[in-house]
Amino acid sequence: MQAQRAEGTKDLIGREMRAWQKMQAVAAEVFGPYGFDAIETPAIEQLDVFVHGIGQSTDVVRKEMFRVFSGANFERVLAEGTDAKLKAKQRLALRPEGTAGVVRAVVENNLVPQGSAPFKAWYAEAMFRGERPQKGRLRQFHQVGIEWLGAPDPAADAECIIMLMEFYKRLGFDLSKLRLLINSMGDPACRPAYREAVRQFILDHEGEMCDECRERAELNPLRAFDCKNEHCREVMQGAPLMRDCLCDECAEHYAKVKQYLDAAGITYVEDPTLVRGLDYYTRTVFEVEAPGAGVGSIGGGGRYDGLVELEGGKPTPGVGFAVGFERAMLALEAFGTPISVEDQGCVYVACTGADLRGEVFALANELRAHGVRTECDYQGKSLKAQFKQADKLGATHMVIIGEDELAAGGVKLRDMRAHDEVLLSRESAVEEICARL
RNA sequence: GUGGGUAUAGCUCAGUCGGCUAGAGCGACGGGUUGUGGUCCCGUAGGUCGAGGGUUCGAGUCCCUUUACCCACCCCA
Repeated sequence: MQAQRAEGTKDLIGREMRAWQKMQAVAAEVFGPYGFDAIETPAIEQLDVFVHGIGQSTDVVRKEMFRVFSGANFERVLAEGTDAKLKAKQRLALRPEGTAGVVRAVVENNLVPQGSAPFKAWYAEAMFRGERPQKGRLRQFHQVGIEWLGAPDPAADAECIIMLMEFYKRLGFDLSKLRLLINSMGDPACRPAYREAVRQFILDHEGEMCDECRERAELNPLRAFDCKNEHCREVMQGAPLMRDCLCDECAEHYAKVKQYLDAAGITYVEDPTLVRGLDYYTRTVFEVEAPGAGVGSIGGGGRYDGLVELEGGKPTPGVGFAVGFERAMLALEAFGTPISVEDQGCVYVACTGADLRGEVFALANELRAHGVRTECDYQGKSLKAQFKQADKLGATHMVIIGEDELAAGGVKLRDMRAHDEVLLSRESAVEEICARL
């Protein structure tokens, strides 16, 4: 049986790896000016970090999280079943999203002490969810995201969205082809009452809704807005909207966010039914869709003012977003503007016979010491074959070492695009080549 | 977790009603007078037909099992 990768995982090779690296480079360039530094948190956390942070009732926690056990603890769980008493540090999970882990790090390292400036960080990491893979959906996928802790100002919400759209633009998106949806989900002052109102609404229309929505009424009533069942959608059209139930503070916050977005010239669509599937969101939520690309949303985020407390820290506001790497790439391709990952050229050093192999070895090493990407033959190919290989490797220049050249005291340099050849003295060859690249 | 589809050369795929030595295009490699790439011409290599079992004189083709991948639902990035 041939070894095979785990279901829903992918190797990042060649162009795909370069695309991922490019996305990280763009992230550093776009988020840097806003004062964001890169951060990396562990891929495994204590299970409770996600359960408390993301929410017990969310699908992500209920059925999509990969649990992690040491071999010994796994044996215990197999033997004793769910009765196995594991300590908190023995109950681990692979991160299904980035926010909870960063917030945990912020709490644990006290990165937002009282009176300090906000903490700002961006990450580019693999996430893990145990779903059935399909287009734009992997079990291990990658996200670039930011987290901004300690900034209650609605300007922070707006700047997050501005950064997000700038990020898409720098990745090569035509922003007019994207749809930015925003909404406010209220806060602990107004959401519970709203949630209750929606719950009551669903119960009042119980007979007309699908089984799932009836379950949602108790578990997570707001999710009923996401139901794909056409009849449920119709019924939900009559449901109360958060926008009409916001408390004064939330209403003002939301209005300010929109004001800032307008001032920055950001195009957005208000979607009063936009409900993000993670419980920690408060007030502003947003999502970016790539209509027609067939990959759903390619990014989203929002404010999570209660999350730091849920992770055991002092009350600290937070806001952030995440962009899916694989989906963003699929969307760029669907729009006919794939991310540009230009191949890097190289210099190919060839020789006319095996007796000159040592000369190639020496020159190649010298060029590499000067930082020049240098290739040569390792298979004993003919000169003609070396030319063909150089072409495939994308060599912009070729150095030919042969009897004739050595007799004339040097090596030949060929510009592969211009088809020009010049004789260089061996002593000045490296310097000359560097100068001509 | 539920449903549908696919699996034949490195890649994309043909392969009829079960029947000769399983094909094509692209790619790879080599050559096109002894030292020069991309185009062109010629040639060469490469296949446990996903795996296991069954029916049959005979299976890439039919049946069963299994694995993987793709797509959709759910949910999400």
